[in-house]
Amino acid sequence: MQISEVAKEFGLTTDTLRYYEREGLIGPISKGKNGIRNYTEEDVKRIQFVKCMRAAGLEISFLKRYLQLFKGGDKTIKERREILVEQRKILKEKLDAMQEAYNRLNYKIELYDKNILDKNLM
Amino acid sequence: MQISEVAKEFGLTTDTLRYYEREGLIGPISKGKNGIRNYTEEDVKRIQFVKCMRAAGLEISFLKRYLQLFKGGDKTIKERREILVEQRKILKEKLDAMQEAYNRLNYKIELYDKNILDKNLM
DNA sequence: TATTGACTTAAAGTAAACTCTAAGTGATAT
DNA sequence: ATATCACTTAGAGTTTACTTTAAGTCAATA
Repeated sequence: MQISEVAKEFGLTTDTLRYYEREGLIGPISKGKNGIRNYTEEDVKRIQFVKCMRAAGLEISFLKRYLQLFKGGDKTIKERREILVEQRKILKEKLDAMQEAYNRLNYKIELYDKNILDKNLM
Repeated sequence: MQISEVAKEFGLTTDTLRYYEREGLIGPISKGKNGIRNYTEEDVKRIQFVKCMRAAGLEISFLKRYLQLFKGGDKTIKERREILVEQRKILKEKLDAMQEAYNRLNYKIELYDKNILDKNLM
């Protein structure tokens, strides 16, 4: 699979894909004799994972670390699990904060709908 | 209330509070003859709202716009409602993406716990 | 009285995550 | 054969949201 196809599939730019590779979140992607990247099914699955985690706000540095550990083999399993748990905790906290904001926005919109705006409460 | 007290109450720095004011998300905060800010209950409520929305990732530019509209009075009610609905939609999409990532992390951690790691699926 | 601590300003600096630019290669369509 | 298009690289530039710096005021305490 070529870079533009992968980019299209995931709604990323080719710049972003090369950037992720440069940063070590994915790949290195193997290249043909012309130097053009050829993405395997494996690579695509990884990108899907990265896309999902980035969409949730997980940091590049975490994804980079995770791939490094993965490449380190079985001896890194314990640490990999630990950082997953850590990221899950961070994500949970963000989720809760966002749920709170969502509820608040909902409530505010309801007030607008019912025309019961308190002028003192933006 | 002084800036440091407000900062402490919301876990923000005084720098951030002045920055928010400069950007027009809050205030302008009235100042004593010595030039020192004195935050009213009103101001504090606004900061609470801003804090909540920022924690959910809503952009500074939206919060700024919203305050501007609010200051514009009743004739801005329609537009205010519209941008709230728009932000709610954006927030909902992020929430869903985050929930998906959360579920995925959970599943992955389960696999680690059960020692059934597929070496091909980072 | 001197120094400590909280406050003030404008403006420069930083971090994260892209995004764009410039210069170039190589295959294909006219 | 020449132009177009997708690809390549290294490196510079951009955006968002702060954060720090430098220089200064003012009140209170040792």
